Amino acid sequence: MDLVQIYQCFCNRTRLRILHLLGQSPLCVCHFQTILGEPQVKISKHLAYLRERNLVEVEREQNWMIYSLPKKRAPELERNLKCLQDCTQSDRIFARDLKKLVLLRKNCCEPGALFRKTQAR
Amino acid sequence: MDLVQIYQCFCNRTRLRILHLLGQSPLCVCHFQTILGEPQVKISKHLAYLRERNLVEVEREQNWMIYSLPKKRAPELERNLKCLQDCTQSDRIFARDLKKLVLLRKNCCEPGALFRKTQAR
DNA sequence: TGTCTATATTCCTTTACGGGTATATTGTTG
DNA sequence: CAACAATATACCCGTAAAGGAATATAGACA
Repeated sequence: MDLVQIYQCFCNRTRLRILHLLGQSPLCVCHFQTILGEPQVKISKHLAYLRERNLVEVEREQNWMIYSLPKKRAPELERNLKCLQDCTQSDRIFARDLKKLVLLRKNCCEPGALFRKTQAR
Repeated sequence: MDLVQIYQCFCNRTRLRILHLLGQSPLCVCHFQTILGEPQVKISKHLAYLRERNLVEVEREQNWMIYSLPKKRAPELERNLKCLQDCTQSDRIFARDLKKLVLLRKNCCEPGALFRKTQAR
């Protein structure tokens, strides 16, 4: 996996927030919308960008598309995802995203496949 | 220091090679030219890009401009520079750059300020 | 002062990105 | 099959990035 490509995926705030959240659990598009507070198109396009570069994987669950970090990750990717998690610890926005994710977990029961597995860190 | 900005600096191969080399020691523009085999304009412009975003510092030594990683680095930057060094271990191009740097160190005596200090890993 | 060396900057062109609006696709359910 | 929900894609626009060619700058030195 190409290092430059990894950083290209990382170099946009929306994508970075998406990847950060995926470090916690797989999520579907509407959850990203809720948590990030960004329009559907924007989310969807960034997810497509990440998908094309193999930074995320998708799985359909009825009407929902569930995005997750790839099950198998190149060492460079793994390292950088870890580094990202470390770097986001102290950041306001990322922390707020995490909080919102926790709330979602509690209050949201659909789609069923969500929050089954936890990955990365 | 903004994470996104760090990744924006990282997301170009030339800049990544520059940062990787600076992990070893400060260097001047002509050395980057030699090691990377890229034209002066290209190197110079990427260095300007990095300089404007505080990813590198410059110091003049007579006719030479000596670039180095900042003496004081934000934790995010420090982490990512470390991660970069880890990720480049296994890569052909980065390894070749390092070899060339070692050769340069042996055969090059100007400018005098070079190779004094070694930083970051 | 003129010349040389090392480096920076300007100008130009092409291409990729980022975001918005509108529309399409796919699966679900009545 | 129609209507709906979730998501994706097409199209458009403005802007930033990347690279090349030519030119400018700044210090060293004769």
